Amino acid sequence: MPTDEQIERVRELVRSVPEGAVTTYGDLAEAAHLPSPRISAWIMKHDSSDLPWHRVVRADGTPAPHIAAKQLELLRHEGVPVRDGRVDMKSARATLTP
DNA sequence: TTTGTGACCTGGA
DNA sequence: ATCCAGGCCACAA
Repeated sequence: MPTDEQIERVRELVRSVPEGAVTTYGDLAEAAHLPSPRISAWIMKHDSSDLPWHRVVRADGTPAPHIAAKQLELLRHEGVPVRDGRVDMKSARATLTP
């Protein structure tokens, strides 16, 4: 289990992603000093209901399949460049500032 | 204890 | 562009 600090750190980072931008599980893991992107995913799954969870996508810009539909709609709604079911990471990827 | 399964990522073919 | 293998780590059975 990730430590409470790690969890809070990731939650803070997600909160810091501005509207119209996105981040990735890998970026979160790096910024929060987690040992693996899977931990970011674990945290998002269990403790993200009160966060802008839709701003977290995979490294290739595709959202996790089970939430893809809703997520893409939310992202489009806030002006994120979505083309053919994937986010244009080159322009939408947020810079995570510790 | 071991094994399989995931909101994952990278590098090589 | 796509596919696969290997690494990763927490958890449930």
